[in-house]
Amino acid sequence: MTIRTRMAPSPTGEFHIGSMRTLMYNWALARKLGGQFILRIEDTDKERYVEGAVERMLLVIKKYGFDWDEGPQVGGKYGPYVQSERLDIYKKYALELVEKGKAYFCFCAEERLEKLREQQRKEKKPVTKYDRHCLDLSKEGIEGNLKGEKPYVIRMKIPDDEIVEVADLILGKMSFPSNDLDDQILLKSDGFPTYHLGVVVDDHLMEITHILRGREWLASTPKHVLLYRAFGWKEPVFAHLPVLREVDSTKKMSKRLGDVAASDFLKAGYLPEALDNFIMFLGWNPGTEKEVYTIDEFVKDFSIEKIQKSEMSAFDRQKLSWFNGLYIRNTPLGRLFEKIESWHKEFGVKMECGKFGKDFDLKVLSLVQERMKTLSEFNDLTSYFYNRPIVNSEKLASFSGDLRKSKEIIEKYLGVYEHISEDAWKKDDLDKISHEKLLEWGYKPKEAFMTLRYAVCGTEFTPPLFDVFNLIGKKETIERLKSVL
RNA sequence: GGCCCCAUCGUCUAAUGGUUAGGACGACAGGUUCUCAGCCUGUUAAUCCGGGUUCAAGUCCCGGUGGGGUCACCA
Repeated sequence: MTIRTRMAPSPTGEFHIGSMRTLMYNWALARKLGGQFILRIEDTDKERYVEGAVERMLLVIKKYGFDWDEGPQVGGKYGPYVQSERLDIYKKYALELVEKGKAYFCFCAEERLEKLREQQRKEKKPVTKYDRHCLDLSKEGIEGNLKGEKPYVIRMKIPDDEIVEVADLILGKMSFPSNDLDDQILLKSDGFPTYHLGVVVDDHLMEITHILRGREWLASTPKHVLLYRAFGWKEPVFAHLPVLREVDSTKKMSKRLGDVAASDFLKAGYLPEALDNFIMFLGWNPGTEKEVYTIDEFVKDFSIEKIQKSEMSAFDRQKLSWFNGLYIRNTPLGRLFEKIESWHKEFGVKMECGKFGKDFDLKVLSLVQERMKTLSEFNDLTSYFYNRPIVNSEKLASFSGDLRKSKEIIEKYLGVYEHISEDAWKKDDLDKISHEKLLEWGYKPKEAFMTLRYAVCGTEFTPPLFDVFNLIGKKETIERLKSVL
């Protein structure tokens, strides 16, 4: 038997970074075991449908480096892979269950159900459940209602007094009393299936063998198990993954605390490789001290046994930032520059570089590479290489203590630098002579060099000073120093 | 509230019943004789509580406590 896994997102918004983690695990399991990974779109909620969400979802999944063997755009023999195109299938199976006495028509209006729940809550009932008002309708009654085109749903008939055993690969065996389960609606009055019917039918029809999904689905797993049994189908293997949480919160990740959509992180300038490396550890680890992983290495080392049992996994943005810096530093200069260029192009941000040629840009990048945490920082970190900075005299004075002294420092160095030949305008030479003069004039290294740095760059944070001077060139360096005076 | 699940440094986590409870991020300190970043070195800091079982418990059992998930014609 070959392994078949799937990811089944809903186009109700942007694809969440946590969903990407879940997708990654499903994908990796299929890749590792030589099976297939299927992508299925669960668009059964017409109310919450977001225009264009499917296309954006597929795109971002690809950008993170994943593909699918069957699903939208690639097809497959179990299609269609979009639930809204499979409505007749769900209806057929729902009716089959009615036929078998495992489900029933319900004509209750939503207002009645709402009242019922309210009443049950008031009575402090342990669970709110449908009261099976329509369970024993006569055949004639049902037919009359259907003929009169009264809206209906099809409900699952949960068996009484049963203990439903659920085997989870991560959590082990669990049992749920069936009496706590509601007679779940399977087919909605608009003819669409609910999630519960949709997944079970499709996972069966598409021959899914392993279901790795978020922990929030654990509580509805007994319903799914019951459905498999009602149909007489073989159950897949379940594994419920930790959900993602903010570091400072015990609650699920939320937009209010930062980015949550997979695409947001790309936009913020994170590399897919770094993101993948980061999210693979959200609920899994190899049990060794290795933590820098390529996707291929992950596929090799991934196993369900190593997935954590804990409920939640914290999304540590600081660690993500560290990973990203690491990947940026490890990317060869030329490739990194390409990535920076395509990031700017993709997100419509103008690059300030380019006017002095590609060689110059690469030299600039080599100086700031290890300072970059995200691709989006490139402009900010390098603007003074391309444009004259704005120099604030109060700030300029701050490094030596007073403005006159700062100007004196600049004048003196200007006098020295003007006499250095273009040939000798090299990092080491500049460094040597600048230090010699420092001793001669009796300045502290910090006051002199910070003054020069700020005068030329307009910022106090730069790569080593003489690397910068060397790259900017004699003429421009001197002109900048003069203009400050 | 019912049901179900979980519990190790601030964070992510490792540890066939036997280790000085390990690593990484963060923070802090020192070094790299100009800043920032990077790099190197070091420091900090954890088994929720209470009972058992055992020669031996982070690990097994029971009970608390805490946290979470879920109880829709949403997924």
